[in-house]
Amino acid sequence: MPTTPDPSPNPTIESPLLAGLTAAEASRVRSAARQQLKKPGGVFFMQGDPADAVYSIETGRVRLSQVTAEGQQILLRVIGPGTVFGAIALARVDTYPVTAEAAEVCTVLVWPSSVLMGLIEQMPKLALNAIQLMAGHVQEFQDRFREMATQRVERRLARTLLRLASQTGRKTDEGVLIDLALTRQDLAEMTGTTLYTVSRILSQWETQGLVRSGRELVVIRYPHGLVKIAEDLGESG
Amino acid sequence: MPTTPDPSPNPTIESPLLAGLTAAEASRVRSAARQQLKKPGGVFFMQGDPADAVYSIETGRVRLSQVTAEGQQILLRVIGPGTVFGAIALARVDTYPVTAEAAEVCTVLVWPSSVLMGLIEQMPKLALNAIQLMAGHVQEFQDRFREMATQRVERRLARTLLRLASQTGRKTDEGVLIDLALTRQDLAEMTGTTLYTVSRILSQWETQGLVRSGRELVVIRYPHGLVKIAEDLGESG
DNA sequence: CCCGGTCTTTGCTTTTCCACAAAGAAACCC
DNA sequence: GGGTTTCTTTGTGGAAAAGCAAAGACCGGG
Repeated sequence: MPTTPDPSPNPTIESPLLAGLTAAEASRVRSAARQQLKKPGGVFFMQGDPADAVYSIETGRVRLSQVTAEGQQILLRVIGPGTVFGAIALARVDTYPVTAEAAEVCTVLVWPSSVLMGLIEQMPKLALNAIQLMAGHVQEFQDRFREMATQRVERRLARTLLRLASQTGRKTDEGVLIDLALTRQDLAEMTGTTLYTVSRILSQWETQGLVRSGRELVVIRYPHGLVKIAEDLGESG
Repeated sequence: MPTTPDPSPNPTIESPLLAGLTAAEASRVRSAARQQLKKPGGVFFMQGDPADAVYSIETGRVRLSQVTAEGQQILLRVIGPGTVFGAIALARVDTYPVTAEAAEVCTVLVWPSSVLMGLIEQMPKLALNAIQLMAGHVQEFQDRFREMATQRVERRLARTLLRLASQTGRKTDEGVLIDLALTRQDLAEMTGTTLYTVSRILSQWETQGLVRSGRELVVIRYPHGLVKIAEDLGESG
Protein backbone atom coordinates (compact mmCIF):
# COMPACT_ATOMS: atom_id res chain seq x y z
CA MET A 1 0.00 0.00 0.00
CA PRO A 2 2.33 2.83 -1.07
CA THR A 3 -0.23 5.54 -0.47
CA THR A 4 1.97 7.95 1.41
CA PRO A 5 5.75 8.13 1.41
CA ASP A 6 7.41 8.37 4.78
CA PRO A 7 8.76 11.88 5.19
CA SER A 8 9.69 11.45 8.84
CA PRO A 9 13.43 11.73 9.45
CA ASN A 10 12.64 11.16 13.11
CA PRO A 11 13.58 7.76 14.48
CA THR A 12 10.97 7.98 17.24
CA ILE A 13 7.47 7.27 16.07
CA GLU A 14 5.23 10.24 16.62
CA SER A 15 2.11 9.64 18.60
CA PRO A 16 -0.92 10.08 16.35
CA LEU A 17 -2.33 12.20 19.12
CA LEU A 18 0.18 14.88 18.18
CA ALA A 19 -0.26 14.68 14.43
CA GLY A 20 -0.67 17.99 12.72
CA LEU A 21 0.12 20.06 15.80
CA THR A 22 2.69 22.83 15.56
CA ALA A 23 6.05 21.97 17.07
CA ALA A 24 5.28 24.27 19.97
CA GLU A 25 1.92 22.66 20.65
CA ALA A 26 3.32 19.18 20.32
CA SER A 27 6.07 19.80 22.77
CA ARG A 28 3.62 21.38 25.16
CA VAL A 29 1.42 18.29 25.04
CA ARG A 30 4.38 15.99 25.30
CA SER A 31 5.74 17.80 28.31
CA ALA A 32 2.42 17.39 30.07
CA ALA A 33 3.04 13.65 30.08
CA ARG A 34 5.35 11.72 32.27
CA GLN A 35 7.37 8.85 31.04
CA GLN A 36 6.92 5.38 32.40
CA LEU A 37 9.00 2.22 32.08
CA LYS A 38 7.71 -1.32 32.38
CA LYS A 39 9.33 -4.68 32.35
CA PRO A 40 7.80 -7.58 30.44
CA GLY A 41 4.69 -8.68 32.22
CA GLY A 42 4.34 -5.33 33.96
CA VAL A 43 0.79 -4.05 34.10
CA PHE A 44 -0.21 -0.55 33.05
CA PHE A 45 -3.75 -1.02 34.22
CA MET A 46 -6.15 -3.83 34.90
CA GLN A 47 -9.61 -4.29 33.56
CA GLY A 48 -11.84 -2.64 36.16
CA ASP A 49 -9.30 -0.10 37.35
CA PRO A 50 -10.43 3.52 37.39
CA ALA A 51 -9.79 4.98 33.95
CA ASP A 52 -7.74 8.05 34.69
CA ALA A 53 -4.88 8.17 32.22
CA VAL A 54 -4.10 7.93 28.53
CA TYR A 55 -0.97 6.23 27.23
CA SER A 56 1.14 6.37 24.11
CA ILE A 57 3.81 3.79 23.40
CA GLU A 58 7.33 4.98 22.67
CA THR A 59 9.07 1.63 22.55
CA GLY A 60 8.04 -1.97 23.11
CA ARG A 61 4.80 -3.88 22.68
CA VAL A 62 1.70 -3.91 24.82
CA ARG A 63 -0.94 -6.63 25.10
CA LEU A 64 -4.55 -5.59 25.55
CA SER A 65 -6.72 -8.37 26.87
CA GLN A 66 -10.08 -8.90 28.45
CA VAL A 67 -11.52 -11.50 30.75
CA THR A 68 -15.13 -12.53 30.40
CA ALA A 69 -17.49 -12.94 33.30
CA GLU A 70 -17.00 -16.68 32.95
CA GLY A 71 -13.25 -16.34 33.21
CA GLN A 72 -12.35 -16.89 29.59
CA GLN A 73 -9.61 -14.62 28.40
CA ILE A 74 -9.33 -13.00 25.01
CA LEU A 75 -6.46 -11.07 23.52
CA LEU A 76 -7.85 -8.01 21.80
CA ARG A 77 -4.72 -6.60 20.29
CA VAL A 78 -0.99 -6.39 20.55
CA ILE A 79 0.16 -2.87 19.85
CA GLY A 80 3.52 -1.21 19.30
CA PRO A 81 5.34 2.12 19.19
CA GLY A 82 3.22 5.12 18.26
CA THR A 83 -0.01 3.50 19.38
CA VAL A 84 -2.27 5.20 21.90
CA PHE A 85 -4.14 3.12 24.45
CA GLY A 86 -6.41 3.85 27.37
CA ALA A 87 -7.96 6.69 25.37
CA ILE A 88 -11.28 5.56 26.77
CA ALA A 89 -10.30 7.57 29.83
CA LEU A 90 -11.23 10.69 27.88
CA ALA A 91 -14.84 9.60 27.85
CA ARG A 92 -15.64 9.88 31.55
CA VAL A 93 -15.96 6.13 31.58
CA ASP A 94 -15.31 5.02 35.09
CA THR A 95 -13.15 1.97 34.53
CA TYR A 96 -10.92 0.49 31.87
CA PRO A 97 -12.63 -2.31 30.01
CA VAL A 98 -9.34 -4.08 29.28
CA THR A 99 -6.06 -5.01 30.87
CA ALA A 100 -2.88 -3.51 29.40
CA GLU A 101 0.36 -5.29 30.04
CA ALA A 102 3.88 -5.01 28.66
CA ALA A 103 4.85 -7.79 26.29
CA GLU A 104 8.43 -6.54 26.21
CA VAL A 105 10.40 -3.79 27.89
CA CYS A 106 8.28 -0.73 27.26
CA THR A 107 8.53 3.00 27.61
CA VAL A 108 5.32 4.95 27.37
CA LEU A 109 4.05 8.48 27.78
CA VAL A 110 1.26 8.88 30.32
CA TRP A 111 -1.21 11.73 30.56
CA PRO A 112 -3.60 11.99 33.45
CA SER A 113 -6.90 12.23 31.64
CA SER A 114 -7.89 15.48 33.36
CA VAL A 115 -4.71 17.10 32.07
CA LEU A 116 -5.29 15.84 28.56
CA MET A 117 -8.88 17.01 28.65
CA GLY A 118 -7.65 20.45 29.67
CA LEU A 119 -5.31 20.50 26.70
CA ILE A 120 -8.08 19.39 24.41
CA GLU A 121 -10.11 22.40 25.42
CA GLN A 122 -7.26 24.61 24.30
CA MET A 123 -6.26 22.73 21.16
CA PRO A 124 -9.15 21.65 19.00
CA LYS A 125 -6.74 19.83 16.74
CA LEU A 126 -5.94 17.55 19.63
CA ALA A 127 -9.63 16.83 20.03
CA LEU A 128 -9.97 15.91 16.39
CA ASN A 129 -6.96 13.64 16.68
CA ALA A 130 -8.55 11.88 19.60
CA ILE A 131 -11.78 11.51 17.68
CA GLN A 132 -9.91 10.10 14.75
CA LEU A 133 -8.20 7.62 16.99
CA MET A 134 -11.45 6.44 18.47
CA ALA A 135 -13.04 6.24 15.07
CA GLY A 136 -10.26 3.96 13.94
CA HIS A 137 -10.98 1.65 16.85
CA VAL A 138 -14.67 1.62 16.14
CA GLN A 139 -13.94 0.58 12.59
CA GLU A 140 -11.47 -2.06 13.61
CA PHE A 141 -13.82 -3.71 16.02
CA GLN A 142 -16.81 -3.41 13.77
CA ASP A 143 -14.76 -5.18 11.15
CA ARG A 144 -13.57 -7.85 13.50
CA PHE A 145 -17.08 -8.33 14.79
CA ARG A 146 -18.29 -8.85 11.27
CA GLU A 147 -15.42 -11.20 10.63
CA MET A 148 -16.31 -13.25 13.67
CA ALA A 149 -19.95 -13.27 12.68
CA THR A 150 -19.48 -14.38 9.12
CA GLN A 151 -16.23 -16.23 8.70
CA ARG A 152 -14.76 -19.61 9.49
CA VAL A 153 -11.86 -20.16 11.77
CA GLU A 154 -9.33 -20.85 9.05
CA ARG A 155 -9.98 -17.57 7.36
CA ARG A 156 -10.00 -15.66 10.60
CA LEU A 157 -6.66 -17.14 11.53
CA ALA A 158 -5.24 -16.18 8.14
CA ARG A 159 -6.41 -12.63 8.71
CA THR A 160 -5.04 -12.53 12.21
CA LEU A 161 -1.62 -13.59 10.97
CA LEU A 162 -1.67 -11.13 8.11
CA ARG A 163 -2.68 -8.35 10.47
CA LEU A 164 0.10 -9.27 12.83
CA ALA A 165 2.53 -9.48 9.94
CA SER A 166 1.65 -6.00 8.77
CA GLN A 167 1.95 -4.59 12.26
CA THR A 168 4.92 -6.42 13.54
CA GLY A 169 6.26 -8.47 10.67
CA ARG A 170 9.94 -8.57 9.84
CA LYS A 171 11.18 -9.65 6.46
CA THR A 172 13.69 -12.45 6.40
CA ASP A 173 15.00 -14.39 3.47
CA GLU A 174 12.60 -17.16 4.39
CA GLY A 175 9.50 -14.98 4.47
CA VAL A 176 7.77 -12.68 6.91
CA LEU A 177 8.52 -13.42 10.53
CA ILE A 178 5.93 -12.47 13.13
CA ASP A 179 8.37 -10.76 15.43
CA LEU A 180 6.56 -11.36 18.63
CA ALA A 181 6.38 -14.33 20.95
CA LEU A 182 2.83 -15.61 20.65
CA THR A 183 1.68 -18.99 21.83
CA ARG A 184 -0.98 -21.02 20.08
CA GLN A 185 -3.20 -20.03 22.96
CA ASP A 186 -2.57 -16.34 22.22
CA LEU A 187 -3.40 -16.81 18.57
CA ALA A 188 -6.52 -18.72 19.53
CA GLU A 189 -7.63 -15.91 21.82
CA MET A 190 -7.12 -13.35 19.08
CA THR A 191 -8.93 -15.44 16.51
CA GLY A 192 -11.76 -16.70 18.61
CA THR A 193 -11.01 -20.40 18.64
CA THR A 194 -9.04 -22.97 20.63
CA LEU A 195 -5.34 -23.63 20.71
CA TYR A 196 -5.99 -27.08 19.26
CA THR A 197 -7.65 -25.72 16.20
CA VAL A 198 -4.89 -23.16 15.69
CA SER A 199 -2.28 -25.88 15.95
CA ARG A 200 -4.06 -28.08 13.44
CA ILE A 201 -4.49 -25.32 10.92
CA LEU A 202 -0.88 -24.24 11.20
CA SER A 203 0.26 -27.83 10.75
CA GLN A 204 -1.84 -28.10 7.65
CA TRP A 205 -0.49 -24.85 6.27
CA GLU A 206 3.00 -26.01 7.04
CA THR A 207 2.62 -29.15 4.96
CA GLN A 208 1.38 -26.92 2.17
CA GLY A 209 4.49 -24.79 2.48
CA LEU A 210 2.57 -21.66 3.36
CA VAL A 211 4.18 -21.13 6.73
CA ARG A 212 6.81 -22.47 9.03
CA SER A 213 5.80 -22.62 12.64
CA GLY A 214 7.46 -23.56 15.87
CA ARG A 215 7.34 -22.83 19.51
CA GLU A 216 6.01 -19.28 19.80
CA LEU A 217 7.02 -18.72 16.21
CA VAL A 218 5.31 -18.26 12.89
CA VAL A 219 6.99 -17.39 9.62
CA ILE A 220 4.79 -16.67 6.65
CA ARG A 221 6.68 -18.09 3.71
CA TYR A 222 4.08 -17.39 1.07
CA PRO A 223 1.92 -14.45 2.09
CA HIS A 224 -0.15 -14.58 -1.06
CA GLY A 225 -1.33 -18.02 -0.09
CA LEU A 226 -2.66 -16.68 3.18
CA VAL A 227 -4.26 -13.75 1.43
CA LYS A 228 -5.98 -16.21 -0.83
CA ILE A 229 -7.39 -18.05 2.16
CA ALA A 230 -8.27 -14.80 3.93
CA GLU A 231 -10.18 -13.51 0.94
CA ASP A 232 -11.44 -16.80 -0.31
CA LEU A 233 -10.28 -16.47 -3.86
CA GLY A 234 -11.11 -20.14 -3.87
CA GLU A 235 -9.51 -22.54 -6.35
CA SER A 236 -9.77 -20.15 -9.25
CA GLY A 237 -7.78 -17.17 -7.93
CA MET B 1 -32.60 -0.96 35.47
CA PRO B 2 -33.85 2.07 37.41
CA THR B 3 -30.41 3.67 37.73
CA THR B 4 -31.38 7.19 36.77
CA PRO B 5 -34.80 8.77 36.96
CA ASP B 6 -35.93 10.63 33.89
CA PRO B 7 -35.97 14.32 34.72
CA SER B 8 -36.59 15.45 31.17
CA PRO B 9 -39.94 17.16 30.73
CA ASN B 10 -39.02 17.44 27.07
CA PRO B 11 -40.82 15.06 24.76
CA THR B 12 -37.99 15.24 22.20
CA ILE B 13 -34.96 13.18 23.13
CA GLU B 14 -31.86 15.31 23.35
CA SER B 15 -28.97 14.31 21.17
CA PRO B 16 -26.05 13.17 23.33
CA LEU B 17 -23.93 15.40 21.16
CA LEU B 18 -25.51 18.38 22.88
CA ALA B 19 -25.30 17.08 26.41
CA GLY B 20 -23.93 19.54 28.91
CA LEU B 21 -23.93 22.48 26.53
CA THR B 22 -25.52 25.75 27.57
CA ALA B 23 -28.90 26.40 26.04
CA ALA B 24 -27.33 29.03 23.80
CA GLU B 25 -24.62 26.68 22.59
CA ALA B 26 -27.05 23.86 22.06
CA SER B 27 -29.37 25.92 19.98
CA ARG B 28 -26.46 27.21 17.96
CA VAL B 29 -25.34 23.67 17.19
CA ARG B 30 -28.86 22.57 16.47
CA SER B 31 -29.45 25.42 14.10
CA ALA B 32 -26.36 24.47 12.16
CA ALA B 33 -28.11 21.26 11.20
CA ARG B 34 -30.78 20.79 8.65
CA GLN B 35 -33.68 18.46 9.16
CA GLN B 36 -34.26 15.51 6.93
CA LEU B 37 -37.21 13.18 6.49
CA LYS B 38 -37.10 9.63 5.21
CA LYS B 39 -39.69 7.05 4.41
CA PRO B 40 -39.23 3.42 5.45
CA GLY B 41 -36.51 1.91 3.31
CA GLY B 42 -35.07 5.32 2.51
CA VAL B 43 -31.29 5.42 2.58
CA PHE B 44 -29.30 8.03 4.48
CA PHE B 45 -26.03 6.80 3.09
CA MET B 46 -24.60 3.65 1.61
CA GLN B 47 -21.51 1.81 2.66
CA GLY B 48 -18.77 3.29 0.50
CA ASP B 49 -20.35 6.73 0.10
CA PRO B 50 -18.13 9.69 0.97
CA ALA B 51 -18.45 10.33 4.68
CA ASP B 52 -19.42 13.97 4.85
CA ALA B 53 -22.21 14.32 7.37
CA VAL B 54 -23.19 13.39 10.91
CA TYR B 55 -26.75 12.47 11.84
CA SER B 56 -28.85 12.46 14.97
CA ILE B 57 -32.22 10.75 15.08
CA GLU B 58 -35.22 12.75 16.20
CA THR B 59 -37.92 10.20 15.51
CA GLY B 60 -38.05 6.72 14.00
CA ARG B 61 -35.60 3.85 13.80
CA VAL B 62 -32.57 3.41 11.60
CA ARG B 63 -30.88 0.19 10.52
CA LEU B 64 -27.11 0.13 10.23
CA SER B 65 -25.83 -2.74 8.15
CA GLN B 66 -22.73 -3.84 6.37
CA VAL B 67 -22.05 -6.09 3.43
CA THR B 68 -18.96 -8.24 3.36
CA ALA B 69 -16.71 -8.59 0.35
CA GLU B 70 -18.37 -11.96 -0.25
CA GLY B 71 -21.81 -10.42 -0.25
CA GLN B 72 -22.98 -11.59 3.13
CA GLN B 73 -24.94 -8.97 4.97
CA ILE B 74 -24.87 -8.27 8.66
CA LEU B 75 -27.07 -5.99 10.70
CA LEU B 76 -24.89 -4.08 13.10
CA ARG B 77 -27.51 -2.20 15.04
CA VAL B 78 -30.98 -0.78 14.97
CA ILE B 79 -31.02 2.61 16.61
CA GLY B 80 -33.71 5.01 17.71
CA PRO B 81 -34.40 8.62 18.75
CA GLY B 82 -31.50 10.43 20.35
CA THR B 83 -28.87 8.25 18.73
CA VAL B 84 -26.08 9.75 16.66
CA PHE B 85 -24.82 7.94 13.58
CA GLY B 86 -22.31 8.65 10.88
CA ALA B 87 -20.05 10.26 13.46
CA ILE B 88 -17.17 8.56 11.70
CA ALA B 89 -17.34 11.49 9.29
CA LEU B 90 -15.58 13.55 11.95
CA ALA B 91 -12.48 11.44 11.55
CA ARG B 92 -11.48 12.38 8.02
CA VAL B 93 -12.34 8.87 7.03
CA ASP B 94 -13.13 8.95 3.38
CA THR B 95 -16.16 6.69 3.21
CA TYR B 96 -18.88 5.35 5.47
CA PRO B 97 -18.21 1.76 6.48
CA VAL B 98 -21.91 0.99 6.85
CA THR B 99 -25.23 1.57 5.20
CA ALA B 100 -27.86 3.54 7.12
CA GLU B 101 -31.46 3.09 6.17
CA ALA B 102 -34.77 4.10 7.68
CA ALA B 103 -36.67 1.23 9.28
CA GLU B 104 -39.69 3.48 9.81
CA VAL B 105 -40.64 7.04 8.99
CA CYS B 106 -37.69 9.01 10.33
CA THR B 107 -36.76 12.58 10.98
CA VAL B 108 -33.11 13.31 11.60
CA LEU B 109 -30.79 16.25 12.09
CA VAL B 110 -27.89 16.40 9.64
CA TRP B 111 -24.65 18.30 10.05
CA PRO B 112 -22.17 18.54 7.23
CA SER B 113 -19.03 17.27 8.91
CA SER B 114 -17.03 20.39 8.05
CA VAL B 115 -19.59 22.51 9.84
CA LEU B 116 -19.58 20.28 12.88
CA MET B 117 -15.79 20.26 12.95
CA GLY B 118 -15.85 24.03 12.90
CA LEU B 119 -18.18 24.05 15.88
CA ILE B 120 -15.97 21.59 17.68
CA GLU B 121 -13.08 23.99 17.40
CA GLN B 122 -15.16 26.58 19.21
CA MET B 123 -16.81 24.34 21.76
CA PRO B 124 -14.49 21.90 23.42
CA LYS B 125 -17.42 20.38 25.24
CA LEU B 126 -18.79 19.29 21.90
CA ALA B 127 -15.50 17.56 21.17
CA LEU B 128 -15.63 15.69 24.43
CA ASN B 129 -19.19 14.62 23.70
CA ALA B 130 -18.10 13.27 20.35
CA ILE B 131 -15.23 11.42 21.98
CA GLN B 132 -17.58 9.97 24.52
CA LEU B 133 -19.90 8.82 21.80
CA MET B 134 -17.11 7.11 19.92
CA ALA B 135 -15.80 5.54 23.07
CA GLY B 136 -19.19 4.03 23.69
CA HIS B 137 -19.13 2.46 20.27
CA VAL B 138 -15.65 1.09 20.77
CA GLN B 139 -16.83 -0.54 23.97
CA GLU B 140 -19.95 -1.92 22.42
CA PHE B 141 -18.14 -3.54 19.56
CA GLN B 142 -15.32 -4.80 21.71
CA ASP B 143 -17.93 -6.45 23.85
CA ARG B 144 -19.80 -7.91 20.95
CA PHE B 145 -16.56 -9.10 19.43
CA ARG B 146 -15.72 -10.86 22.65
CA GLU B 147 -19.21 -12.26 22.80
CA MET B 148 -18.87 -13.66 19.29
CA ALA B 149 -15.48 -15.08 20.11
CA THR B 150 -16.44 -16.85 23.28
CA GLN B 151 -20.13 -17.62 23.36
CA ARG B 152 -22.54 -20.04 21.79
CA VAL B 153 -25.35 -19.02 19.52
CA GLU B 154 -28.12 -19.56 22.04
CA ARG B 155 -26.58 -17.19 24.50
CA ARG B 156 -25.80 -14.61 21.86
CA LEU B 157 -29.37 -14.70 20.68
CA ALA B 158 -30.62 -14.24 24.22
CA ARG B 159 -28.39 -11.21 24.57
CA THR B 160 -29.48 -9.80 21.26
CA LEU B 161 -33.12 -10.03 22.27
CA LEU B 162 -32.47 -8.52 25.66
CA ARG B 163 -30.53 -5.68 24.08
CA LEU B 164 -33.35 -5.07 21.64
CA ALA B 165 -35.87 -5.25 24.44
CA SER B 166 -34.04 -2.64 26.46
CA GLN B 167 -33.72 -0.34 23.47
CA THR B 168 -37.03 -0.79 21.85
CA GLY B 169 -39.09 -2.98 24.12
CA ARG B 170 -42.66 -2.17 24.97
CA LYS B 171 -44.35 -3.64 28.00
CA THR B 172 -47.58 -5.44 27.37
CA ASP B 173 -49.61 -7.56 29.72
CA GLU B 174 -48.10 -10.60 28.06
CA GLY B 175 -44.49 -9.53 28.47
CA VAL B 176 -42.01 -7.34 26.67
CA LEU B 177 -42.75 -6.86 23.01
CA ILE B 178 -39.85 -6.12 20.68
CA ASP B 179 -41.52 -3.21 18.98
CA LEU B 180 -39.80 -3.51 15.67
CA ALA B 181 -40.42 -5.70 12.66
CA LEU B 182 -37.44 -8.03 12.52
CA THR B 183 -37.31 -11.19 10.45
CA ARG B 184 -35.48 -14.31 11.55
CA GLN B 185 -32.92 -13.36 8.98
CA ASP B 186 -32.43 -9.97 10.68
CA LEU B 187 -31.99 -11.59 14.05
CA ALA B 188 -29.54 -14.05 12.54
CA GLU B 189 -27.52 -11.24 11.04
CA MET B 190 -27.38 -9.44 14.36
CA THR B 191 -26.43 -12.55 16.26
CA GLY B 192 -23.99 -14.05 13.81
CA THR B 193 -25.83 -17.20 12.85
CA THR B 194 -28.37 -18.46 10.32
CA LEU B 195 -32.08 -17.91 10.17
CA TYR B 196 -32.60 -21.65 10.66
CA THR B 197 -30.80 -21.69 13.92
CA VAL B 198 -32.67 -18.60 15.14
CA SER B 199 -35.95 -20.24 14.24
CA ARG B 200 -35.08 -23.43 16.05
CA ILE B 201 -33.97 -21.68 19.20
CA LEU B 202 -37.06 -19.50 19.29
CA SER B 203 -39.25 -22.56 18.83
CA GLN B 204 -37.51 -24.23 21.70
CA TRP B 205 -37.90 -21.19 23.91
CA GLU B 206 -41.51 -21.00 22.95
CA THR B 207 -42.23 -24.52 24.14
CA GLN B 208 -40.53 -23.57 27.38
CA GLY B 209 -42.82 -20.58 27.71
CA LEU B 210 -39.99 -18.06 27.62
CA VAL B 211 -41.17 -16.22 24.54
CA ARG B 212 -43.96 -16.06 22.06
CA SER B 213 -42.85 -15.59 18.49
CA GLY B 214 -44.53 -15.13 15.18
CA ARG B 215 -43.97 -13.57 11.85
CA GLU B 216 -41.63 -10.64 12.47
CA LEU B 217 -42.63 -10.74 16.10
CA VAL B 218 -41.04 -11.68 19.38
CA VAL B 219 -42.56 -11.21 22.80
CA ILE B 220 -40.41 -11.96 25.80
CA ARG B 221 -42.79 -13.46 28.32
CA TYR B 222 -40.27 -14.28 30.98
CA PRO B 223 -37.25 -11.97 30.72
CA HIS B 224 -35.50 -13.53 33.66
CA GLY B 225 -35.36 -16.80 31.80
CA LEU B 226 -33.51 -15.15 28.96
CA VAL B 227 -31.17 -13.39 31.36
CA LYS B 228 -30.41 -16.77 32.86
CA ILE B 229 -29.47 -18.11 29.46
CA ALA B 230 -27.54 -14.96 28.59
CA GLU B 231 -25.50 -15.12 31.73
CA ASP B 232 -25.34 -18.85 32.05
CA LEU B 233 -26.52 -19.12 35.59
CA GLY B 234 -26.82 -22.75 34.61
CA GLU B 235 -29.19 -25.11 36.40
CA SER B 236 -28.45 -23.71 39.82
CA GLY B 237 -29.48 -20.03 39.33
C1' DC C 1 -61.19 -15.04 -2.91
C1' DC C 2 -57.47 -16.77 -5.03
C1' DC C 3 -52.64 -16.03 -6.16
C1' DG C 4 -47.94 -14.93 -5.40
C1' DG C 5 -44.59 -13.38 -2.48
C1' DT C 6 -42.35 -13.44 1.82
C1' DC C 7 -41.45 -15.40 6.06
C1' DT C 8 -41.15 -19.40 9.09
C1' DT C 9 -40.73 -24.08 10.59
C1' DT C 10 -38.86 -28.56 10.63
C1' DG C 11 -36.51 -32.88 9.16
C1' DC C 12 -32.29 -34.63 7.47
C1' DT C 13 -27.42 -34.47 6.25
C1' DT C 14 -22.92 -32.67 6.51
C1' DT C 15 -19.44 -29.82 8.19
C1' DT C 16 -17.01 -27.46 11.47
C1' DC C 17 -15.14 -27.13 15.54
C1' DC C 18 -14.65 -28.09 20.40
C1' DA C 19 -13.16 -31.11 24.28
C1' DC C 20 -10.41 -34.29 26.29
C1' DA C 21 -6.38 -37.19 26.50
C1' DA C 22 -1.84 -38.25 25.90
C1' DA C 23 2.54 -37.91 24.15
C1' DG C 24 6.32 -35.30 22.18
C1' DA C 25 9.43 -31.11 21.94
C1' DA C 26 11.60 -27.05 23.46
C1' DA C 27 13.12 -23.96 27.11
C1' DC C 28 14.41 -23.11 31.87
C1' DC C 29 16.56 -23.60 36.21
C1' DC C 30 19.11 -24.91 39.57
C1' DG D 1 22.25 -32.82 32.88
C1' DG D 2 18.16 -34.19 35.05
C1' DG D 3 13.96 -32.67 36.10
C1' DT D 4 10.32 -29.45 35.67
C1' DT D 5 7.55 -26.45 33.26
C1' DT D 6 5.52 -24.73 29.31
C1' DC D 7 4.20 -25.19 24.75
C1' DT D 8 2.80 -27.98 20.81
C1' DT D 9 1.00 -31.78 18.20
C1' DT D 10 -2.14 -35.31 17.12
C1' DG D 11 -5.84 -38.88 17.81
C1' DT D 12 -10.54 -39.72 18.89
C1' DG D 13 -15.20 -38.72 19.88
C1' DG D 14 -19.01 -35.82 20.08
C1' DA D 15 -21.66 -31.54 20.15
C1' DA D 16 -23.03 -27.46 17.83
C1' DA D 17 -24.39 -25.31 14.10
C1' DA D 18 -24.56 -24.79 9.03
C1' DG D 19 -26.65 -26.13 4.72
C1' DC D 20 -30.29 -27.98 2.04
C1' DA D 21 -34.95 -29.11 0.94
C1' DA D 22 -39.63 -28.93 1.36
C1' DA D 23 -43.80 -27.75 3.37
C1' DG D 24 -46.61 -24.65 5.93
C1' DA D 25 -48.23 -19.97 7.53
C1' DC D 26 -49.15 -15.31 6.90
C1' DC D 27 -49.95 -11.23 4.13
C1' DG D 28 -51.23 -8.24 0.51
C1' DG D 29 -53.03 -7.17 -4.10
C1' DG D 30 -55.79 -7.53 -7.78
